[in-house]
Amino acid sequence: MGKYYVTTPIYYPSDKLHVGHAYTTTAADALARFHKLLGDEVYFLTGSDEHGQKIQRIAASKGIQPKEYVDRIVATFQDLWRRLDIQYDDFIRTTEPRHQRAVQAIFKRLLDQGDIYKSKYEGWYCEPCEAFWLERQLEDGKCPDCHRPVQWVEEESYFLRLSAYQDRLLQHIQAHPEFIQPESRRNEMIRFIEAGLNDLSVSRTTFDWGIPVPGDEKHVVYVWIDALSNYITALGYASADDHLYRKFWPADLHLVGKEIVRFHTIIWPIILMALGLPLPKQVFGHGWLLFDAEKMSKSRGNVVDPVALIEEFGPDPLRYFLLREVVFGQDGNFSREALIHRTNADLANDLGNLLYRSASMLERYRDGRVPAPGPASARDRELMGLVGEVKRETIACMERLEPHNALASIWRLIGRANKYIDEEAPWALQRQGQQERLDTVLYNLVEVLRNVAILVWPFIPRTGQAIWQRLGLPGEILQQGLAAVKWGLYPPGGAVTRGEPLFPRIEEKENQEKGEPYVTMDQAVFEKPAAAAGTAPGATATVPVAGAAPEGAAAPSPSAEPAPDGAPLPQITIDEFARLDLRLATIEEAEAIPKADKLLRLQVRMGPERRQIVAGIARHYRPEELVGRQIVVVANLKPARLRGVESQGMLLAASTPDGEQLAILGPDKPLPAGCKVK
RNA sequence: GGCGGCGUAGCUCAGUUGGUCAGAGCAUGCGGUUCAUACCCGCAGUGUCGUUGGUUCGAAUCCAACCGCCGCUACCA
Repeated sequence: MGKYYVTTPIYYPSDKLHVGHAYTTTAADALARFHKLLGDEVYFLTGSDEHGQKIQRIAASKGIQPKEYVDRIVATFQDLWRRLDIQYDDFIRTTEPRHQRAVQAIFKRLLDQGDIYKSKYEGWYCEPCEAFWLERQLEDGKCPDCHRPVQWVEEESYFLRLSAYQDRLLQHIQAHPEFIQPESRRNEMIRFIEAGLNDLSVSRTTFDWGIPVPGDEKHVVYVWIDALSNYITALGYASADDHLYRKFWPADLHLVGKEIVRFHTIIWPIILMALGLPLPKQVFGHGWLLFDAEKMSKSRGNVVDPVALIEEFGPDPLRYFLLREVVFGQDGNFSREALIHRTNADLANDLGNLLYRSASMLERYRDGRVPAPGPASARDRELMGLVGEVKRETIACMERLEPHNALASIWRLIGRANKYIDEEAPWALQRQGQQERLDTVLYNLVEVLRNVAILVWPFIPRTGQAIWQRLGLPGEILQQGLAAVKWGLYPPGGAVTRGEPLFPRIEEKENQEKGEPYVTMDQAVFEKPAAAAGTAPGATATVPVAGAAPEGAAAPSPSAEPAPDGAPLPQITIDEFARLDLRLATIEEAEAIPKADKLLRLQVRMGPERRQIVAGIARHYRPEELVGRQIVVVANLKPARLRGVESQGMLLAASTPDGEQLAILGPDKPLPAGCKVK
């Protein structure tokens, strides 16, 4: 019996939440509830990360204040959690004064002690290449890539000294194998750190929807310190009342999606080390839910709305599916068919029907009154023993963060009880007048169900409580605790009511669709970190920790680091623009390049000339759909070899900062290939 | 390209340190039962354990190569 502090990421209110968010939060809720049953003092935190340029932009586009916008969206978050029966202890919003004050205190302290320093994001910048270079990397003072002139760029930013803590962090990770889980994520992080950490830009001047940097209000605190620190600011760290902090920190578990493991196992621990605070005991990166693209979306908005699912199926079928179907830590598939199948097979047939048939016999044979049991047979004792065994297994599984296995174990007991009915055949006992044996069997069934109700409650609380009430038991399961999972506690004489089936069977569709390509849902947290991680450009000899600005407002580290998409560039003259030879071209052939997941080889016609161009658009276009299209090509770009394939020019395309969406540019009506673009 | 991992019944996957390890669930087929939501219970499978070579008395389990897939990273004109 101890304390248990579990957190989810704080979600970004740029849009409604999808099933992926519900997955994380449901798992955290199940863990929190389970530890409550264990008798731990539990604190379960979730919340919202509400600052950043993206929010500012969305609000502006709607003509409202950012705060007004996030208030609206966050209300939908909280509504979803209510519908899912998420029992959190606190919901932290980064726009709350309690959080802002604490973040400023944290920032100031790190600044005062030198872990944060003000510097410039500066370097030699090659516009065409959108790349930063170190002095020594330049060739003849020019871009080593394209040999064009570079320019000196600088912008002010605050930096956190990740580099200073790299060794300590590595030692901690190596000394605590449980710190990062699953194992594969841990290994990835170790390798990442070993490659070397760059100091991290932790402020922005390019937008102002954020917490001002104390003493330098041109800057706002960027997402890293703003969002990650919620795990302690919510507990009152650095405030007048920090009793929760003292009681619950360090966290027992930060539950996160695998795409943000890096931020939670590198940046966050280093912030804590710099503050002299203990590190969380464990960061667990669970897998993603993959969606059937075809079923779920017509175009790209493949969002599965959890509210709609809950309205259709109820919270418990969704919770059960999420926790049972997917191996925690690995990716899993979500589909409507699978959800329906799980609900029918496990919930309706096995569990729901067990209650229904048991209650039915009690009503029929004993007027709904639970009789006192007679002497136990060998089979009875086996059933009793299984309760204890399943209880032990369930506890062990939950300690290992394997809710899917915990549920599988509980269902062993349910299955055994169904079989027990068959073996004992109460209807035969009734016919034969074996009343004492019938009493015993009926009592045993009730007793299994009572134990199951408790065991199942952390996962599907509404169902657990419903069974409890059907069995005529008073009070709340929460008050029972796992101590009540023990044979023989049902008081004979109780009144059981059959009622309606717990889970009506859902019509399964005849036409089962084959496995269409699945699309990964981005479990956006902290301003789309998944995309950030994927696109973080590393300078030649450096490895940025999280250099990419998820929302396109990056201030990279002081050394060489390419500019991310969306960063404002210095002005140029019309003459400089005129140096670009942009041409219209017609795609005549297109094919994938082997072993290059993003590259396509295009043969394009530009007037009399035909060229080969390599383009990084394979994730967005199929070769066959490109043939015949007209595109814009930078015709005077120095040729380069990509994956050994020569590219004689560059195709123009627009893409979102996260790289998830990309569109090729072309003329809005056909023109002869080779036309000049200006 | 670098690093890491994975490829086991139709599907999803278990298989510690090599010797009942060839398994579970789902799906399928057959049988039973009637308390029950066409439910529940029983039985039956099928598998060259990715491929090819090694080590060994013996390998799904160790080694090598190859094929395919995935993750991180890089690249992404």
